[in-house]
Amino acid sequence: MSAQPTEAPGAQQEASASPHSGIERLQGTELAAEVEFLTARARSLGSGRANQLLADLDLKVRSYSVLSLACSGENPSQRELADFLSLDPSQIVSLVDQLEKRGAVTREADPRDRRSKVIAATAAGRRLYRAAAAIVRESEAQSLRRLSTAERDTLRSLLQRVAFNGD
Amino acid sequence: MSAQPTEAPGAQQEASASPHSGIERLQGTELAAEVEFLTARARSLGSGRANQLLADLDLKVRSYSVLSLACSGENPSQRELADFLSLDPSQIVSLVDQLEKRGAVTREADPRDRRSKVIAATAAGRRLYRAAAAIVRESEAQSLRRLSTAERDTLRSLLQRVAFNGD
DNA sequence: ACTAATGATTGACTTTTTCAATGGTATAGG
DNA sequence: CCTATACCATTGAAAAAGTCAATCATTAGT
Repeated sequence: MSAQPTEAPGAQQEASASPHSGIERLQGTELAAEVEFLTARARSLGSGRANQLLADLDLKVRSYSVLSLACSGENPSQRELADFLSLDPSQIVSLVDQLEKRGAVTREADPRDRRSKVIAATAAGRRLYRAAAAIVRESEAQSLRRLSTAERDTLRSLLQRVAFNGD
Repeated sequence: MSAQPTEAPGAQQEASASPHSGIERLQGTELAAEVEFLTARARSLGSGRANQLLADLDLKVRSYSVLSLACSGENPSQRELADFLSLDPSQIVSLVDQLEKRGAVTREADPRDRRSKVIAATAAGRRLYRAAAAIVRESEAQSLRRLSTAERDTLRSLLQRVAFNGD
C-alpha cells in the first residue's frame, strides 16, 4: 500500500463502493488548493457519473447540453452553441447531426441570416430532454450531496461569475 | 419563439475587450444553472488560459500538476498520481516519462513495495515548478478576477468538498 | 459593386481517453 | 513453503475529443 507506517484509524474499506485510494495524503498539497485543479477534478468526477447514467438514453453530457439548449426556447444558432459550450463549430456540426438523425432536433435556416442555422427541439426531443434532465439532476445531486441547499446555490452563483467573467 | 428583433441583429463589434458572442441570451437557460455545466465551462476557460501561459515553460496543466505533486514532499506513487488527478495510469507513465527525460523528476523504486515507483522532483524540477506556479497563480487570478478574496476562499472550499466527496 | 468578414461544413491531423494484455511483485491461505 | 489472487507500472491499440485550415454561401462595410 502507501508509504504510511501508521494504519489508518478507521480502516473502513468494505461497507460500500468507496475505493478511497491513497488520495487523502495529497489533499494538503499546494495543488489541492488550486481552484483550477479542483474544478478539473470536480468536472471529471461529475461528467463521468453523468455520462454513465445518460448512457441509458444513448446520450452523453455533450449531446445532452445541445439538446437542452435546443429545448430552451432561445433558438440558438450553431455558432452560439459553440461559443456557449466552449466547443469548436465543427464539433457542433456532428453533435447536431446525431441529434437530428435521431429526430430530436431540427436545423432551420434563420430568415434573418441565411448563413446561420437555428437549432430547435422536436416533440420527441423535448420528451427525451425531460427524461435526460431528470437523470442529470440526480447525477448532480450525487455530486453535490455533501453540500447544503444554500451551499449549492452559493457554488452555482460563484461558478456562474467565473464561467461568464466576460473575458 | 418570441425572442425578437430588439437585440440589434447587426451585432456589435466591440473591437478590443469583449468578444461577447451571442452568449448572454443563453445564460438564463436551465443548462446555465447546472453546476455540472458551469464547472465544465469554467474549467475549459481556465485550463485554456493556463495552458497558453505555461507554454512558455513547455508545460501544460497536466504536466504541471504532476510536477507540483512531485514537489509536494509527499512522494506520491504513480498510482496515487493517477487517482488524484483522475487520469489513467498509462497517462501518468507518459507524463512522468516526459518530465523525467527533462530532468525535472525521478522515479525511485519504493523500498516498501518494489512494484510501485515514487516520483520526486529534482533541484531543476523544483526551480521549474516555482516558475510554473507563479504563472498558474497569475492565470488563476485572471480566472477569478471577478471574485473577492473571501469569495475565492468560499469557492475553493466548496469545490474541495465536491472534488473529494468520498464517492 | 467590391472587398472583407461570418456561419456552417468538410477533411486532415493531433491529443486525450479508454482498454486489454504483460511482467514483476506483494499478500493471503493452505 | 507454495500457490492463487491482486496490484503496480508499462505497452500498445483503438475510440473519442480537440484543433486547424479550406470552402461555399451569405452578409456587412465602404
